[in-house]
Amino acid sequence: MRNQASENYLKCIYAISSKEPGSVSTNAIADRLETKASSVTDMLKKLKDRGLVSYEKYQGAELTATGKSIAVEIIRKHRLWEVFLVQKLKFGWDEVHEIAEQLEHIKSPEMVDRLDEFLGHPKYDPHGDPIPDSDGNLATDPEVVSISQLSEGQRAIIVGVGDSSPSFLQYLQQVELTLGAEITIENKFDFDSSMSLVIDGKTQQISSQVCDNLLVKSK
Amino acid sequence: MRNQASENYLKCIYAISSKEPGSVSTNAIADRLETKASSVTDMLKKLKDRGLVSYEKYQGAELTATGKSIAVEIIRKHRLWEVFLVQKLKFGWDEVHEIAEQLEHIKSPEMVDRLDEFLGHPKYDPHGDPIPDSDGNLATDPEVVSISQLSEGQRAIIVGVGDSSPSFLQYLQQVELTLGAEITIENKFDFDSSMSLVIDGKTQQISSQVCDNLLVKSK
DNA sequence: TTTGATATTTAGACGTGTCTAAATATTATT
DNA sequence: AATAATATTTAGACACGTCTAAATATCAAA
Repeated sequence: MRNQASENYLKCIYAISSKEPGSVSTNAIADRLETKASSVTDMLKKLKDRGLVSYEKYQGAELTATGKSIAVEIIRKHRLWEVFLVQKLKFGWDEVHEIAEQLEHIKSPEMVDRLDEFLGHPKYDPHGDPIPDSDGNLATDPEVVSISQLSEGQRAIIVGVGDSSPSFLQYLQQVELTLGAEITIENKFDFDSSMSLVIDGKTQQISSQVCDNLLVKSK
Repeated sequence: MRNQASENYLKCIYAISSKEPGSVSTNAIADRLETKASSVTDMLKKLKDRGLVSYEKYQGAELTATGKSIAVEIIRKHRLWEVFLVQKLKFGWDEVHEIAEQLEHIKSPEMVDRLDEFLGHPKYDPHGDPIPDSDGNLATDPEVVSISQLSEGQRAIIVGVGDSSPSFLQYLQQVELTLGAEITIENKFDFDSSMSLVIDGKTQQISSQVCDNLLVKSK
C-alpha cells in the first residue's frame, strides 16, 4: 500500500536520518510532521507490517531498503516538479514547495521519466538539492559549492541556496540573482569577506552571508 | 471541504447531467463511479450539507452554482494537464487519462493559470473536448467539426476525436494522424463516404467511420 | 539506585468514505 | 389498483489516519 500518508512518513524518516544517522525517534517524526506522537506510533506499526521500516517498541524506526527506495522516489518527484514549476511555469523559488508537496504523490513512473527528459535531466532542484536519478542514485555533488569558496576570475552558474527562507529568496529575486544565471567573481574583500561579482554584464556587491548561502556549480 | 472524493462526485454529476439534463439518479452516479448506490446516497447527503448539490430523497441530485463551478474547475485542470502530457511529455492520447485523473486534484489556482499560459491557452484537449477558461466559460465551439463535414480542398488541424477508445487512438497513432497535424481534403467518395486527405505531403485514405470521429478545426 | 522528567505506547474515540444486507419507496406491468 | 420489479435508503460494520487521556517505559540527576 502506498497512500500519501505513508509516503510522507517515509520521506520524513529519510530526511531525519540523513541528517543524523541511526534510528529515528517517534517524537522527531511527530515534530517534523506536525502530528502527535501517538499517531506516529500507529503509523510505524503499519509501515512495519508493510515491510517499509524496521521498528521495535521504544527503539525508534529505520527505513528498510524498500522503504528507502520509495522515499527516494518521492524526493525525486518532488524536486523534478520544483524544477518544472520554477523553470517552466516561472514561479519563484519560495513559492513552489507546497505545490510540489502535492505533485510528488502523483503515481506514474513513466511520467516521471518523461518529465525528467523534458526538463533536460536536471541534477539539482531550485534550492540546490540534488535530484536522484531513476535508479535512486543521488549525485552527492562535489561540484556544488557556495560562492565563498570561489576565487577571483572564476565563473559559475547559480544552482541553489543554502538558506531557503522566504526572506532570502525574496532578496535574491530582487537583486536578480536567479536560478541558472551565470556569474563571474570579480573581487574578494578580506576585511568583511564580501565579494563583487559580474552578472549579466553588471557588477554587484554581495555580503559574506549571501556568499555562504548562494550555491553554484563552478565551470 | 474539497477532498478528492467530493470532487470526483461533482465531476461525475456534471458529466451525466450535461448529457441528459435534469436531476441525476443515484444509480447513474454509482455506475459511472463504479461504486455502490448506498455509498452514493451517503455522499450526496454530505454534498448537500456543504451546499454543493441539491438533493431530496429518491429524487436524485443536481449541482448548485457552487458545485457546478467546482466541477468545471476540475474539468479545466484535467484537460489542461492532458494537453501538457501529450504536447510536452509526448504521451499518446490514450495514455493520459489516468494520470490527468490524479493531476486534476492538485490545488493551486495560480499554478493552473500559469500552466494554461505555458501551454498557450489551448482551447481543446487532446480528445477534442473544450477547455473551460479561468472564469469557467467553455467555448461551445462551432469551429470544431468532424472531417466528414469538410469539403474538398479545405484545410484543417486535427484537434481531437469523437471516439476515444484505445483501439481507435492506437489506429490513429499508427497512421500518424496526430494531434495538431495539418490536413487537406483531397477527395470525398460518395459510394462509401470515405475520403482521401493529404498529410505531411503524403496522401492517405480513411474510412467514413474514421472521418466521423476525427475532429478538426477548419481554417 | 531511587526518583523525577521525558518519551513512547495503549486504549478508546472520531470523521471520512466505503461496504453488505435489510428495509422501504418508486415504477412498471398486468 | 394490486403486484412484481427496480431503485433508493437505512442500519450497522469496517479500514484508514488521526486524536486525547491514561498507562508504561526509558533516561537523567541526585
